[in-house]
Amino acid sequence: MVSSMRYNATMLQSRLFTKTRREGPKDEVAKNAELLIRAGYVHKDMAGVYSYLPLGLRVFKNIENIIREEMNALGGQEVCMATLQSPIVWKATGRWDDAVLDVWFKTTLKSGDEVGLAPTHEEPLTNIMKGHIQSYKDLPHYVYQFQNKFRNELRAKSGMMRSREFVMKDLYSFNTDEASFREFYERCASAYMRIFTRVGLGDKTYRTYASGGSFSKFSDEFQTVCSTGEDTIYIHKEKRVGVNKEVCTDEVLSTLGLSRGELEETKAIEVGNIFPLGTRYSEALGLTYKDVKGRAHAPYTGCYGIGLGRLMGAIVEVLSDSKGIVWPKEVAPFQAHLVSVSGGNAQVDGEAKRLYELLLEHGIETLYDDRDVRAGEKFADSDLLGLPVRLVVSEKTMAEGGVEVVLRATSSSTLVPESGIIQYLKTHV
RNA sequence: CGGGCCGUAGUAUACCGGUAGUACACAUGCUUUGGGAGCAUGUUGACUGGGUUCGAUUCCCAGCGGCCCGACCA
Repeated sequence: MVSSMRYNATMLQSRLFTKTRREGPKDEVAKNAELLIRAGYVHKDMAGVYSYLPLGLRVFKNIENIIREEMNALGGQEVCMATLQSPIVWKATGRWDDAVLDVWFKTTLKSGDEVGLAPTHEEPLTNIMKGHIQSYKDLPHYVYQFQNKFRNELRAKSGMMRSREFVMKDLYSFNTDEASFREFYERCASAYMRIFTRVGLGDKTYRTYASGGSFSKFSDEFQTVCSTGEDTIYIHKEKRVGVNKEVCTDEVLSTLGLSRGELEETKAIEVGNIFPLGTRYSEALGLTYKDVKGRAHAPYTGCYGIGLGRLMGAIVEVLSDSKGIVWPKEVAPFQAHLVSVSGGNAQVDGEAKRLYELLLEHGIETLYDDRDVRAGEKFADSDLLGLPVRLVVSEKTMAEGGVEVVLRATSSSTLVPESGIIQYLKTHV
């Protein structure tokens, strides 16, 4: 990946088409949207609709790849389903009706026939699987995708947190029976925690018991503690579990072996949600398999979602500080921000360029601020962009025989000799 | 969907019933160069449609758009 990115213009800040803004957008209160827009990661097209710009896309792809690795490790097979939806399969499950599923965007073909924009994909995938699952020997299967979802929310809000168009990773599981479904469900829950840990939210994210909506008794949400979150949950810090306020009854608590006294109320962001679906969709759409005796059964299914934009927003919401964004290493658009403070001194620029080449040779993804602007502006932009490590080259650092290494998360600063810089980055960052 | 607030330059804002001001950005020049520099010059603006008025960016109405609270939320 690095070699193909090597000559990408987005790595030279002077060539990056996005600019940072000193001030946040008018009317935008949510910190995630304010910082992501100010720093040029995303562009807001309309309420609840965001486009990803070069830096934002790199973050997005990093998050996507983390999720993809974890889904593949579960045995997931990636697909990409259509967003345009025929009403037929949705009518079969009763979900074409706006009274049942009220977030539909619907339109018509030139012929006059109705189509919808997919708000989720249980129906079309179950329909696809009918052509590929006939026997118990064909199970289990775990199929996932990263695909746009369209939801006609009454009110888009909180920046990236509730939008009308967003990419979701949605996985659907097909098992022969409830026991094997359960086993997978738990493995997936563990994978989700690994994902949230890798994106930097592990400490604050709790597997949370929640309502199952219309089709199952319960579901598990993954809630990231955050004062600006929409949900209210009760968490048990030692046990690392939570209960959504919506379902927090005495009965539920005793089932879970929790008591009110040991729980703490907090606001949180729902960064993921996994659902047992039972045989609801397989039955409605006629997906069956034959057991060893030739009898037909509907597979046990589940669905497992993570909204990527919301996750990106949650990372910003939770980890940023007063100066800007603080990206965890695995999701940062670049590992290093090389800043030359040359004031027009060609020697300094030459040194910075050499260091840039050195970093690239060692596979360290670097954004090089080669712009001819003053130090203060570069530092302010660097703080705002939030790359994990900043490398400063200036007359001062050259006189002292090294490179200044500043960690964004802690502001700690160290002068490291250039000969040791690669080693330092590999061990400290 | 109920309620509230708000639409002025690329961005953020001010004033005003009578030629719309400031900051940043942008352009040119000079100075400056480790925390969003200084001086000079220049470019750029009233969401749309009605109404009231001699005159509306300002007041009124409607539409459109944005944010917030609530409701809603596989």
